[in-house]
Amino acid sequence: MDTTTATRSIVDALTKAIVEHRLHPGSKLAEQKLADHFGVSRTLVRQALFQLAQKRLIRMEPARGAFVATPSGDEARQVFAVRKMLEVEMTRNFVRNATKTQIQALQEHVAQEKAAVQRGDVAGRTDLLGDFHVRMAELMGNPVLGQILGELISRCSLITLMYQSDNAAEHSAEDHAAILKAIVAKDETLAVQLMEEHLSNVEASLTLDRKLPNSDIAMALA
Amino acid sequence: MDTTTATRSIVDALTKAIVEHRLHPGSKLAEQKLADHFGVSRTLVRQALFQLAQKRLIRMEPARGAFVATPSGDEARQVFAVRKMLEVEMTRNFVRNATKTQIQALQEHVAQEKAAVQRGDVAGRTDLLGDFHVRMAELMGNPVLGQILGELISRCSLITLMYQSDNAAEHSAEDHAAILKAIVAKDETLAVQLMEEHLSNVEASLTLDRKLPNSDIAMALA
DNA sequence: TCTGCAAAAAGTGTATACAGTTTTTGGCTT
DNA sequence: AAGCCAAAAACTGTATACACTTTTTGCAGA
Repeated sequence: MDTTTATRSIVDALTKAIVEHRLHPGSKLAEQKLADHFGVSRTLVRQALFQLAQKRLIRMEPARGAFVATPSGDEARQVFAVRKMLEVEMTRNFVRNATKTQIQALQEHVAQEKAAVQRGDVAGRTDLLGDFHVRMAELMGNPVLGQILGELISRCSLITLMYQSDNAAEHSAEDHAAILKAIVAKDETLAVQLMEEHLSNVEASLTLDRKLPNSDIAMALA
Repeated sequence: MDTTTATRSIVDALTKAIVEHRLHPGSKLAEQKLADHFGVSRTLVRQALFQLAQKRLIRMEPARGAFVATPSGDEARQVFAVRKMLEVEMTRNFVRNATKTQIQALQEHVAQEKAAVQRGDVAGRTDLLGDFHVRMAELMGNPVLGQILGELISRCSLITLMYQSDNAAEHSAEDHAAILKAIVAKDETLAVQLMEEHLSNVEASLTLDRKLPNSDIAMALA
């Protein structure tokens, strides 16, 4: 197996566990325990941990180990500020250049969101709500933008997932639908405005400064 | 020495060598040679290489090793597109919120740029021209933005450094001065427009599709 | 001389060993 | 019973060993 694949699957599994909040912010990630769980040596686990640290999903303290990141309120606001910069312009370009096929793809995505919200599928809903933004970036034919946005969004999810209520999620889905409607109408100004408001809404729905109990690695990854 | 420090210094040394173009795109980075050069084991070198791969400064091919990245023209255009999105908004915010001290800091920076260009200091000039953008991001009190921009810029430099002529460099310094002037005058529209044009200029000055000879690791890092 | 192939050399991918640090444990003192 | 210190356990950080893959080398045949 090539080196990337083994490490990659560990990164993906841990990313998923963190983003889906099965591993709580602050939890210790002991290398040997992870190695045992994945059936590999610490070497590969360490590689994965370093990559996660670079993506800011975990933090590593010298000689003390790796912990799931606990982004501060300040950091969250900074991340949202950057997202606004990127997504406002992305929306603008999208209105100008999107093809019918691309718009249709987004419409299907929003329909899926609605379905997930209505059937109370929390995990799927959260995935889809974040993916909406990544999907737009990808449709624009700019993978560089897509990757950066993807990382910002998973970084955000450490916070939003913690505090986003069902109401907020439902509201997000509606926001997405409204944005899409403006895009279909080729109303650039409105689409951009709605996107900015949407991100502000999400940010505003965050209430920081809570504590959560630690989780058990084996249970979270099972 | 804590783990970060050793690996970090290798990452920094290699980043500098790549960005300053002492290691040419496509060059092989053999682990043992690097380990010998830095006086550490392959373990630490590999950690550093993985981090550089994530920053897209190198690419790693399974079982074949690490090579200095050779970003395509497409990728370059995508990176510039993202930079525009970020830096246009950054400039707007800067005009609105910058303090006198912050503006003064930028003015000093531009003065340094001019000095470097005039005395023909290629390495220093290149450093400063890229730093102008990172500096603005940092002054805005948004380290998240600063880090993302920093990575995009070093990624760009793999290309710009290859093709940016002396004329283009001089032109960049002038662009920076003009942008700053508009900021001082609190002319938001003009500042934003100049920043966008500046980035377009840099992008337009690129002529892709060249080949360069490989370099020797020991010489490049000496 | 050029091509093809096999052996050797070099290099990557993963596991393990070991030194040094941090955390836990358990008993001793107050 | 609570607090503190020392020994033990657990864990991280780095080096090394070894299997497997790729590249190079060198020779045989055309």
